[in-house]
Amino acid sequence: MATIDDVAKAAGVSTSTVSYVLSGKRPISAPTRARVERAIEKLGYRPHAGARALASSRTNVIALMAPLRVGVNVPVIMQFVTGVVTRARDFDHDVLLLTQDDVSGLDRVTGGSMVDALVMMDIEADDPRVPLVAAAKQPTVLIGLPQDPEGLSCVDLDFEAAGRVAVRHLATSGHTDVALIGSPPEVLQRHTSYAERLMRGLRNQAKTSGVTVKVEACDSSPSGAATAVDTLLATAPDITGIIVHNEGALPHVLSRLAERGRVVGTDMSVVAVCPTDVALSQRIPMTSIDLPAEDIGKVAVDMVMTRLEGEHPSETRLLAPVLTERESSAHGPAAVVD
Amino acid sequence: MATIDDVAKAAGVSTSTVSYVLSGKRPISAPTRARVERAIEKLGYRPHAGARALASSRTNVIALMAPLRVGVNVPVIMQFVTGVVTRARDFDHDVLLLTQDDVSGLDRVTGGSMVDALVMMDIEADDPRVPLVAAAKQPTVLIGLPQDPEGLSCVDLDFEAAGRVAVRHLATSGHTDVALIGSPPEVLQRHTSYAERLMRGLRNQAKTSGVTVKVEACDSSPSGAATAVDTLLATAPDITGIIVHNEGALPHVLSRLAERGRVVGTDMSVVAVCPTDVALSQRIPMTSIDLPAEDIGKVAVDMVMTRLEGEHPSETRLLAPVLTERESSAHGPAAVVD
DNA sequence: CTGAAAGCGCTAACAA
DNA sequence: TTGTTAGCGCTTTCAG
Repeated sequence: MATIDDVAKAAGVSTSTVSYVLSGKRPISAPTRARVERAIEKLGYRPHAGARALASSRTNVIALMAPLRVGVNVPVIMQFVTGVVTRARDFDHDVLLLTQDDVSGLDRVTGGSMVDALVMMDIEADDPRVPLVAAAKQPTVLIGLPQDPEGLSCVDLDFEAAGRVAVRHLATSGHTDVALIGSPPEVLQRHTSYAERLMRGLRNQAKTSGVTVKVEACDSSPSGAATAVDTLLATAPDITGIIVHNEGALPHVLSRLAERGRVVGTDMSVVAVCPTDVALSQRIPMTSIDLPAEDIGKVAVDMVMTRLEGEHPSETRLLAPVLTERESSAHGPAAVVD
Repeated sequence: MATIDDVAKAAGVSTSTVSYVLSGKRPISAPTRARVERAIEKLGYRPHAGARALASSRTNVIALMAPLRVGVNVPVIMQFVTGVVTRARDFDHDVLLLTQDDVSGLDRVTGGSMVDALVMMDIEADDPRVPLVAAAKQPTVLIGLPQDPEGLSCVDLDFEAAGRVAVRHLATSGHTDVALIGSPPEVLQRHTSYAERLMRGLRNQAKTSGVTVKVEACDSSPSGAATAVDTLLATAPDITGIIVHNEGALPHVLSRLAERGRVVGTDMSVVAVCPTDVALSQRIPMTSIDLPAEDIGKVAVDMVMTRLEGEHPSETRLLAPVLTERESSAHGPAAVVD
């Protein structure tokens, strides 16, 4: 492999000139630049990442800690990942993939200066990783909210607002008894914060709007969904509106409702909280609150890069929920018909 | 951050001794080792990855080039990724995640010595990345087969054998007319090799076994699956056995068959080619040929590490298909009843 | 069994 | 606008 000295020699300049041509950190005359670039081209020169990292304390790599676990919806995770990877490239960074349960990996990559920054997904209320990143010298952005986000940078959909919006939508279109079919029990047990935040918004708005709300956890399997639907229909037969916050279970919930003779969009309104593509690939186009997973991944990278540029202030950014009406929701029993 | 010199000083030894304690590349007396380890512990010392890479030409990172694209089944992809990441950790390596379409990334990470080796997924018949990895100094293992695997290391399920096994299973249990519901059109258009290899095995065995075989590409959506099923039922009404090689479409195929009045496992035998967990999470436990995605990912890492250790010979490893009978397949019309 | 010291290839003062 | 050079923190000969 050619080194920077080879290039310098070939171009008849000093190594620092080559370095500065590459980094743009000081002005270079056009002819010099041209000669250097030609030499680089001719030799197929690539700066050695390790040498660069050693000299500059910059690796141009960010770590992404993503869950490869049960209970989470894999396609949605991948949307986050896609957002992170593509946006990182925009900043000329690559992505080192760590798994959730490899907590020691955090130490390894931060302590060993393998990365410039971190993005962590699937934050739990009392996440063991959070104290570690607080101690690390690399800036970190969490996708999700821990119990106490003090001094941390976080980004997520505003699930609490999403809960409110969903209930308000149903309430204002005349529904008086609604339900939530939520995350799988494992996710709840881990106190993954989005589930809890959604429920909080839901309940508050229910109180405000004067509607009843029943909550069912729901496994993502067909049978789990069937159980949830059956339970709801049995214990709360007056329900005319369902909010589904579980991408994996969504199709099965719709199937079960159909099997039980409920026509979604007519005698049962369903609002999903999920990525738009998921909402659109159901048997009926779903009224949904978008979970902009890829965007959130991108914002996470933007935030982490801002921190790298020197701006210190850690901030929490909650994206406002957007509800789009489609065919799965309609007026409820209490609707005022013109 | 503490450096190796700090540790050496604290332990009252030379830097090389610390280095050798860490690498184990030369014998160290017990007391010396103990002093060094205590110093490391006390200072919270972590070797600097860049410095190490520069001095040793080893990064302890492997690149994983994975598709983040349409047409592929995301959960299955993630099983491969999981296998790669976990096995890499067994070899004390981390994983840098590259995306398929970032072909320049290949150059960047190999030329820049960011990684020790590469694993590439989702290989197409005439994959543009293949010539590049052949030129790279880092060993590479492909998950999948290119047109010409000469001199390359590859690993995959033996899809051709899988095609044969599937047809043979149906033929020997009395089916005379079978069909394949295969990958989405996009995947076929890219000439992703597994799809073509499966079909080859299928057709050969069909000839040998004297059964007819009809092939339908199939979009992974509910409507795509419905169309495929409907087409099959209309154009080849004698079919009593279906092989499904499309994880995304599988549940919808089963739904459509049910809607069309076919009882899977009784008047229609279905054999799936998919990971076992997918086979087991359908409405009926599926007779299936396992796609051991996580294992394949692990084998890929094993192979790449072997190459790193110095053994040169590139090899292609095709895993033998294993068919497990479950409830979705039964005897066909030509079966000999005892 | 241990130390001394020469790089690995780059960046960023400092000098001109 | 360009060149010189001292490190960055580690590995690995070579010596002892």
